[in-house]
Amino acid sequence: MPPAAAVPSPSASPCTCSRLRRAARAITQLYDVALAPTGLRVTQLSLLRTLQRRGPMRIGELATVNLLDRTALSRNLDPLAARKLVAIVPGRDARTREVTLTRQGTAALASAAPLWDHAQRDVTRRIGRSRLDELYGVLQEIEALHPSPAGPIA
Amino acid sequence: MPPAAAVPSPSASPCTCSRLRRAARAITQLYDVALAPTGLRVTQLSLLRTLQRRGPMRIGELATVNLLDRTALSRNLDPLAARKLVAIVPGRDARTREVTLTRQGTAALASAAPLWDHAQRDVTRRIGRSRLDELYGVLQEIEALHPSPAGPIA
DNA sequence: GGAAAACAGGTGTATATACTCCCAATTAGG
DNA sequence: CCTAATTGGGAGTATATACACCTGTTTTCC
Repeated sequence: MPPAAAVPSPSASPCTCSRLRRAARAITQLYDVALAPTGLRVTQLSLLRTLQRRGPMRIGELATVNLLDRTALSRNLDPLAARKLVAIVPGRDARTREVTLTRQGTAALASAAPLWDHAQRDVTRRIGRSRLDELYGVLQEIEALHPSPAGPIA
Repeated sequence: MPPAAAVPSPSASPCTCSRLRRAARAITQLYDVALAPTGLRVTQLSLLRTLQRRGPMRIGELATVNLLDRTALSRNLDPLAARKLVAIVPGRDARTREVTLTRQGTAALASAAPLWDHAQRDVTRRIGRSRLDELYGVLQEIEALHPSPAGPIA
């Protein structure tokens, strides 16, 4: 055999963005595997949780809170609406539509909670609480790099 | 003033994965805006760079190096192949296909380089070199969480 | 040397994400 | 009040990402 069919190591790219994306891919796998029994992805769980924490919201509002493009969010809701985990009803302003967590959505959250918790604990154990806290700080600064109209929140 | 129709702030989710994804979305925007004149996305630039650094590679190899699913990578190559920035030719082993950077690909890299550099400098300036270096350390550990067969590289 | 295992890739499908363009409803200005 | 600007959202399109399943090729191993 020639010197090495060795496992190619991820070449350290100097690009902050690529590194972040790579790490995001990796950790998404971990959470999605953990959540698989619920049929929820971590992205979906995240949306349901926002609704639980903050109550019914308009589409655009939910998008802003999650730093997601409005149209992207709209599409992310499709599978959740299809499974009736959220309901989308017209708001008082005839332009708007309100997203609400349904009873099934709440139930799905409840059943996903321990699985999420397990994954989160696993990550915390393996990375370490303090390093994670540092990480969160930097990530928040990075979010502020988003060229969105929202800008820094006074 | 009533409490606030204020700009909804991104609610701090306790989920490491969601936070990483959010930050990745935000910073991706920054790089993609910077690279827009070249018609390259940061994801595409990243692939071209890997090819430049490491030379022609098989599909699966390029996927592994980038911690990307093989089929995802395969599809990511489509727009690059369509623009003839990469060429995909059969390898010696009749099962394999080799991806190579074309002359146009090299040219595209050259024209994107200063734009990427500007974005990267901007990020470095705003976040700070030392914090970025810390970040890279944690991100690397997070990559190791990937439930891939590659596992830790001895 | 032939059959089973291992390997490299592709296709179908589903979700995630963002941009551009478009429409309807509301609000601002006069 | 009426028009123009603003706002909320949808549809079309393109890329990014992964899984399950399938096909063809090479290796292994007897």
